[in-house]
Amino acid sequence: MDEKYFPEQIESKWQQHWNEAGTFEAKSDDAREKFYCLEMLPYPSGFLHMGHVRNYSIGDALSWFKRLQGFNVLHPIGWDSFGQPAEQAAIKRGVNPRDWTEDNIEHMRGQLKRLGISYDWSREIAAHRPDYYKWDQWFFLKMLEKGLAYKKNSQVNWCPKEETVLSNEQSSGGICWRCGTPVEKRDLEQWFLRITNYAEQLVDDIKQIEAGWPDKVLKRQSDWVGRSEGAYIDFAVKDSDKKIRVFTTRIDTIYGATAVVLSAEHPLLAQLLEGSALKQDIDAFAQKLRTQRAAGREVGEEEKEGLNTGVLAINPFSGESVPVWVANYVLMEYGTGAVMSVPAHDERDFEFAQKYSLPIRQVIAPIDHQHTDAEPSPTTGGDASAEIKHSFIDYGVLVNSGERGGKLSPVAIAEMSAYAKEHGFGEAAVTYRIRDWGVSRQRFWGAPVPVVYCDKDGMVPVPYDQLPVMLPQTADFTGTGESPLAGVPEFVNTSCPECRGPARRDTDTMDTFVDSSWYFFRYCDPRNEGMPFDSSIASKWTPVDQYIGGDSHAVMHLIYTRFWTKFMRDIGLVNFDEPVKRLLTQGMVTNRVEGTDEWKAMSKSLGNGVDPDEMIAAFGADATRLFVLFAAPAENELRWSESGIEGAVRFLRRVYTMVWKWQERLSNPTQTSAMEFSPEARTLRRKTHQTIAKVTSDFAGLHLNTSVAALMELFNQIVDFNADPAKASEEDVFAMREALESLVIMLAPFAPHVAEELWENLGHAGGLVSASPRWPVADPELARREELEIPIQVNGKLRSRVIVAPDVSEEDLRAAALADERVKAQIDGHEVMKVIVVPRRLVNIVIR
RNA sequence: GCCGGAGUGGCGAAAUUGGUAUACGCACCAGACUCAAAAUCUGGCGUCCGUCAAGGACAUGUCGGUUCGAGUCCGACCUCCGGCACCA
Repeated sequence: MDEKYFPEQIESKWQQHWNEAGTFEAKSDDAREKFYCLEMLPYPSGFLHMGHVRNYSIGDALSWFKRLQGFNVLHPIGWDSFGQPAEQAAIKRGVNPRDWTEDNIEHMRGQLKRLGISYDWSREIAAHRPDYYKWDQWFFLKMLEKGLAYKKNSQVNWCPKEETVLSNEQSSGGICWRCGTPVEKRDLEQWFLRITNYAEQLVDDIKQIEAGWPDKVLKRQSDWVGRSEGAYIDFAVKDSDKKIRVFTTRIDTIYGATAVVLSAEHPLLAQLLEGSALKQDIDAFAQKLRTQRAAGREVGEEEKEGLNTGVLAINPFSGESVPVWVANYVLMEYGTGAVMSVPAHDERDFEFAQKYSLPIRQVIAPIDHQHTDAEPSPTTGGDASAEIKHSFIDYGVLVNSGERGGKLSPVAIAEMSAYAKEHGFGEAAVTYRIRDWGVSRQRFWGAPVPVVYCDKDGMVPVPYDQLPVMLPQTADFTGTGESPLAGVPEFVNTSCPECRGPARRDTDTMDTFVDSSWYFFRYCDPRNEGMPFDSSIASKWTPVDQYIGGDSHAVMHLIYTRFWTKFMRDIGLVNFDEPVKRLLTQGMVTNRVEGTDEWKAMSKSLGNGVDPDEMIAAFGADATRLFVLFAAPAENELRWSESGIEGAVRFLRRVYTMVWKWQERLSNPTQTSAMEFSPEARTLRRKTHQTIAKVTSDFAGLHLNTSVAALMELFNQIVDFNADPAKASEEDVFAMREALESLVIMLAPFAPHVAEELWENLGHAGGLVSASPRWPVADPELARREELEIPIQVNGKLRSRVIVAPDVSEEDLRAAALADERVKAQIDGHEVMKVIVVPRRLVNIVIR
């Protein structure tokens, strides 16, 4: 090859080699230990962006590392190819979503290959192809069979821009996850999956993965599930046989309840108001609240508003009658849609009570009296309420609570829940914030819901042997809220599997997050025609050892796939609870927005995007990847820098030239029996082994940036070695070969093409990937053996240094320090109080 | 508002987990090569005092504490960034 580093030549040569040799194809019958490295599969938008490059570079580095260590690595890729952008393209530009998607995949596959990511392309999958979505439908039917899929009419999140329903996860924060449009509420009949059945496991099993997942993701998962312990309590409606069930976590405050408050959507409301003079007012009020919510008004920012219904409810503990109100701050979706209002001990109730002059009665006293002074707490009785500024929400001692006075909150909670159960007006209960997953989408580009509706037999699941329910070639892409499939008569009109009579298909498609909930199991057995995957094959690869992707999916995809895995476990497809052992959430790639000092995520609209193809053309795939991995820790934001990438090329070029200079001498090794290394050669060998140790351990925590820094340090040492290949001794050649070969192997995860080339230049045929381990192993003796320069401090101030052997004992080190002339001068005339010896670190002498 | 995370050179960042703070890279400065520039190579690069030097003082958001010793541990505060946001 060339004396100079020409990335494009080297890269195309090795990409072709890998392709032809099938270097990265994984075999499941391999006896070696497996390693499943997975990156979140891309949506085929048409173009790779730097976020993809970063994601795949991280995964590829780890895959190479494991491969070179002798693992049987599965590193697959596929396409999350159902979803909105394809349909938007169809609406706006009249292209067929299928053609658009296939073209994009074609182009992006080329980009990924030019990046040289070591994928097993033989396992490539795409969600929009019938051989894949057939299994989405299969899973749907399984869920239907197990009672986990159901249809109901409810208020759902609606994205007015994309004209479709969104799940709660996809509309977190009140905006559409894809386009950022504020969501509205709509009443629709929808398919739901009972993720709530798994709520408890989704929280409990966090302990199985907490060692391998970032804390912030686990926290968000746990917050999203929102487990909360409390009790249901029934308040009987006065002069009626009706009961209002409330949920509370603070049953110990129930003697302070001064109202019961219902959500505007509460089903009991209409019945309670039957014949009431206030019915019209209340109806209008409830209607107003519903309208506000439908408009996507931010809950929580509004002032509390309510109306007294005139109905009274009876506190089952105190027997007291309290008014029933309707208010905007009570959510139908959580708990029972009704609360007991305890203004003295709940901030929201307090705010509400102040506005409507409801009595505020203290029933919990702080235990700590100093705390009482610092924080004004509610005083007893209604008359003092004007002075109360805050509710007291902590646990404390019960007061004004009948015979329960004097008990501590936690004790009272347990006793009172038991009491309620005993007397049949309540029980301890756990509620969850998470809602069932709405999966119907009023869109074309997704997997059709495999059910039909027959006038005679009602809703009938499509039999398994009739799957897949094929998506038609095309439809009328109007972009309105109507499902496009409804306008395709050949699709809609079918026959009932039960009675053969005429029937209509469900015209909604499934959420694309269904596709991505189980895709990495399909990679294990991607061409299976009888099952989503063969359990015995999948069990050889799964669970995923390392998953890498953005934290934008911390709630959505990651909670769905955990749910899906638990379901697959329950139907016997997998035999574990958690699909992913370790998760890395990479940071964003940002660039300066032109004309400002702001660094923002690269985007077309801001004009600060960087095209990976241009970078590859200008600097090579290796340098692009090396820079991306070196510039910042993987979890951090990565600020794009063109001069940074130039630095990466510079480094690769220097390594390339160095190998070129030495390759002739190094590729013809001669053996010498007894080596006598020069001090310079010893220094180089020490650095080589220290670097091996450092890089190997850095990989365990995916500290790729410091690995690269270590490789640069090793290279700098090689430069400092400054030997002439023509005149070098056998020892020097040995040290140099050891250093350069180690460097080249360790460079492979970061810059695989040039590493392969240099490995070849060093006289090795057949490429770096082999069935046996190739990653260098550090000699612990060599990595450690060095003379140590130990600082000597007197009273914490650096006074001298002493050079000692690496295995010097603590006593000898102490003696050497005290014998040092400059130290002697310092301690002369003072009493030595203490000598602190930190082996291999320092000596500190404390004098008076 | 609540819950997390983070503050280290001009910049991205290191620091073996309490032991020589600023590794590695970028930018910058100087020198070599060149008619010149680029590229490349060599050296320098926290701040201040010191003629170069030797050396010294101060530096990890602020203020205190523990310790022979603190970027790291503890307390209070400030700032920034994320997440959730009436969840009863």
